[in-house]
Amino acid sequence: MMMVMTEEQIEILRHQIVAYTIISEQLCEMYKSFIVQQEDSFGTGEEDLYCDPLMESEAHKIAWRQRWAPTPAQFQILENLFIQDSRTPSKQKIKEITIALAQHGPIAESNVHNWFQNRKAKSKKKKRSASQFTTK
Amino acid sequence: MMMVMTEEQIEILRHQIVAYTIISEQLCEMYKSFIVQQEDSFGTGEEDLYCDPLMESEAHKIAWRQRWAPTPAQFQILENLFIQDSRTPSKQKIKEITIALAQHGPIAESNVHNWFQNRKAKSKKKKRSASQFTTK
DNA sequence: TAGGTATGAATGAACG
DNA sequence: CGTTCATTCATACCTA
Repeated sequence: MMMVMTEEQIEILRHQIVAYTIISEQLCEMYKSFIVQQEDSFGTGEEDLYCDPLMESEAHKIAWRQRWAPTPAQFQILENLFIQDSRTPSKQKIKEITIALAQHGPIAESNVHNWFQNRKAKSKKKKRSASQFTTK
Repeated sequence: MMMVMTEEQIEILRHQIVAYTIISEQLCEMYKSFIVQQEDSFGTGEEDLYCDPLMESEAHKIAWRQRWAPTPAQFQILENLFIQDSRTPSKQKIKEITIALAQHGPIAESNVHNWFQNRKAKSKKKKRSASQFTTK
């Protein structure tokens, strides 16, 4: 993709860059202040563990909270549950599991749900790569 | 300036930030490459020279994807439609929406249908998590 | 510092 | 429609 541009077009591009840069910065500022307000007003519960995957760019960096990760105790319990039954637990089960795991560290129901989903995907992936050896 | 925002609005803001950040970065990239090209003059582009810079760069991004994902422009339009009426549109409506969105990137009617289905599920899920027990 | 891996989370698509 | 699956993304962590 090769292009030829006039000085005028370049100039337009410059203005677009400036405009979007300002917009980005302002949006980031607004977003940050809203997050602060959210924490002030109701900063408890599972939202605390939520971590945004928002991308960072040169000029606009936002400090994000770390994402949830199971403590060793939580991990053992989850692994044991998974070995017993690899299916994703029901909503009620997830509630119970979450309550149990909360004794070993901060956790939310969505964390449990995601963990089982990802754990299942991981075991499937492992199985796939294992069967590749047999027939290549 | 104190404002009260819903989770939903925060979410939209997040996507706007992402969109504008991408736009800014890609505009910068394009600008740099245009500067270079000015010096070694021209090759002939097989593509339209001066379409919307956003569209062009997004189109390239999309070309790499395996599954459909809305471009920032498409996302904004869809979000606006959803806010106006969160019900899944009729087949005829979906046709119209698809045609409109096609101007901002490749898309199929099924994509629109699925998007509305998933969007509704997402908002419901969000509402549920608000009523969860909170033990900080 | 630059790649590679593991994994929590987000989401398009599909199933029942 | 609600739920599940498959894929992708972003970050943390590791290694050279």
